[in-house]
Amino acid sequence: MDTKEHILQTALKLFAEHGFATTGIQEVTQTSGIAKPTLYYYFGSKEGLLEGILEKFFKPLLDNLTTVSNCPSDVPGSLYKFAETVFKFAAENKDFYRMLLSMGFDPPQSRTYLIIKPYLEKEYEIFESFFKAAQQFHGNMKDREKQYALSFIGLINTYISVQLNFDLDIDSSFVFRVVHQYMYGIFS
Amino acid sequence: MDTKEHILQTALKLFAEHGFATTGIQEVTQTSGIAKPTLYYYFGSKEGLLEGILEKFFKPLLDNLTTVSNCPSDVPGSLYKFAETVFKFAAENKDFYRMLLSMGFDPPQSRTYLIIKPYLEKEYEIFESFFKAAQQFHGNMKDREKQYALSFIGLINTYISVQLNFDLDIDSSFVFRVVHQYMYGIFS
DNA sequence: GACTTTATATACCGATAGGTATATAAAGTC
DNA sequence: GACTTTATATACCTATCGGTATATAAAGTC
Repeated sequence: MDTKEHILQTALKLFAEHGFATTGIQEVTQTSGIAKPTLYYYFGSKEGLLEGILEKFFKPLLDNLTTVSNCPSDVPGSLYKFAETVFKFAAENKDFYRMLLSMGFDPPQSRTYLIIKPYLEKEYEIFESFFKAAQQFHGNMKDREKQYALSFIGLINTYISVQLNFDLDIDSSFVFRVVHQYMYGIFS
Repeated sequence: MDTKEHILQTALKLFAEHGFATTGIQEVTQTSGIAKPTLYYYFGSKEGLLEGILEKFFKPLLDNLTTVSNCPSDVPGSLYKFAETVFKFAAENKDFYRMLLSMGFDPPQSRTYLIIKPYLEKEYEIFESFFKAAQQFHGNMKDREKQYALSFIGLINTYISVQLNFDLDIDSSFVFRVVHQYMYGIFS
């Protein structure tokens, strides 16, 4: 049994269920069945534990999104793949995504937000670059890459939030509808 | 000087800046320049303080949204008024809206989420009823009132979140663009 | 003027927060 | 086999948490 990994998974579950701030280190160690210094041996601090979680989960998602982003000539296809990637990731890592959504709306000055900020910015950059590159193939997007990147991430996270809270699952037709709504609005 | 109101405002500011869980009652009373039992005299508990804040700020917003919702024959006009109402409210109550956004993504089982949940549900219902009523005037919406209500609120909150964090201000053309994007997508 | 209600302060409570000093057992290294 | 590194446990630290018992001063009520 990999103790470090076990602690990390236990902590993630508790953070997702009760929130980072309201989950004590004591609760993590007790639930993990280990002693407190063991946790501090591996992660150094409560924030170090959070960084360990982010490093493990967020990096792979960013890598996948980067891969998808390299085809700006096909906007509809790429958006569909983006959405599919994130929906799938969220479904496979529910605890992590729940924690992520929660922290993504923490006060901008809070310690927790400062820790996830670089990851969120990287995610945003991937989408912004994509929409910027897409403009050379899609004339009528008018320098609105910032607006489109933000609202696309926002729309996806809105739907994921609902899915997580009501334990729905997604199929490909759902992903299609979301992307379709994003591209063509509600009147089509 | 209204002591109760003064405590409430101070607490709201601290909750918005540092988060509810990470703001201590001690910090609230110290910043307010009052003693702890005074706070407990007015609000009973930390959660009571939160309820006081919600009661004061969220109710008026819901009232305004209800008023706007009574014209389902004019979808574009109504959506514009909805968006304008929420954007304006957020701009006038930045601390409250920051706190609201943050708590709206707290873990669904957490104490804080359970406290704001009824308010968020009421807000959602207003939009859902609107889209449902709008269908008798707007044929091609296909029983998707849930989807539309969710994504409309989500889109607006996405933009508000950015505005709050980067201290942008909104003008009517911005509101128009957001609603336009929602109705007709990004390709128009 | 006696009595009640409203509002505020001093001083304290047990529980828990995040974190550590110290010891030690096991495992790898020479 | 001596030595170092890795990994874990006991017991403890100080600070702060949310909350309260008690006292009292002012203001309204009769």
